[in-house]
Amino acid sequence: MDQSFHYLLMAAQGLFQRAVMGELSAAGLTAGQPKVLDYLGLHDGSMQKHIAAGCQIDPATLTGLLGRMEEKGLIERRSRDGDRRSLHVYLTAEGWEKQRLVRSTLERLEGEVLRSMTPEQGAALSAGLLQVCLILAENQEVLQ
Amino acid sequence: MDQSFHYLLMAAQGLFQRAVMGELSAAGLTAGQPKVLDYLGLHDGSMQKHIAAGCQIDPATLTGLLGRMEEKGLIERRSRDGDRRSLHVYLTAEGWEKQRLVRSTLERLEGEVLRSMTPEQGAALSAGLLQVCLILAENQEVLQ
DNA sequence: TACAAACTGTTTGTATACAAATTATATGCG
DNA sequence: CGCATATAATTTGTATACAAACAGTTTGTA
Repeated sequence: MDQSFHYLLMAAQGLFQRAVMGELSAAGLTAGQPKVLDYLGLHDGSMQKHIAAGCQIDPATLTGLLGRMEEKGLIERRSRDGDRRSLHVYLTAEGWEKQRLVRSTLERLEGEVLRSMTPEQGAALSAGLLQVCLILAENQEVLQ
Repeated sequence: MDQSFHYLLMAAQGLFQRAVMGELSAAGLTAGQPKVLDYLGLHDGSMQKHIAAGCQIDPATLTGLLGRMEEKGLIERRSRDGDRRSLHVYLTAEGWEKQRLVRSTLERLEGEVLRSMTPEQGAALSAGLLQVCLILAENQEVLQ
């Protein structure tokens, strides 16, 4: 492909994702699980719909993903307050363990990438990506 | 999620992909088809292994994807030279039509994004993404 | 020529991604 | 109160993503 912006974005994200899974699949994690674990590390006890919005996962996808994570003992689903529709998701002890592994792996890989450029370049890259999100989210009412 | 680089990259790519499909699904295209059509627009007659490498699609995934595209009459697979293992992929008339639609959609969306920032910011963003690809490709022997 | 090793594409099985329909529950409004 | 409407999660069906095993072909080398 040429050097079109679309291709660069797709390639960078794909390569990063594969780098992440290259480290985490050995721990038994599958592709969808790291971002949920990372989200729950900051927002333990969230409702499924908030996890879906925060991780940009479709609620229908999240149902199966959380089901597998519950089977493996990484999370628990409990209904909490008066609303019997909603489910709140909590990390188990093993879930917290994996969450720390995910966090440290992400930080290490991000560091590796950012160390390969100047702080100014890194800041410009992050700012540009944020701008892309803001522009496209306008038309899609996403990005909480 | 916080503003971590990993999250920004994932969110930007996801939003862009959804913006693309928001325009192209009405034309009957599914998620994997635009990048293949765009690639073939530049490299008609490529072998499947080159399409897989150029589009960063797993060969096993490409088998099914091209099968569906062939059923819908967008492409043809023919074996060409002496090697009876390889298959070369060609756009049909309808395939070229969809390719033009994909190209114009991508150019319009990229333009929309890039017009929301200064040329310098756009160039810094693209350069940053390329640098991410180069660093991560080293460890993965990808990105032809 | 014989044959091991490499190569191209496919199959199989599991895990997402997502649209559309469904279930159970909650809320607003007359 | 009674009921239409909205909401949270799930189910169903199709389309990727990818690892692992496989089939047919080609190549290098003795």
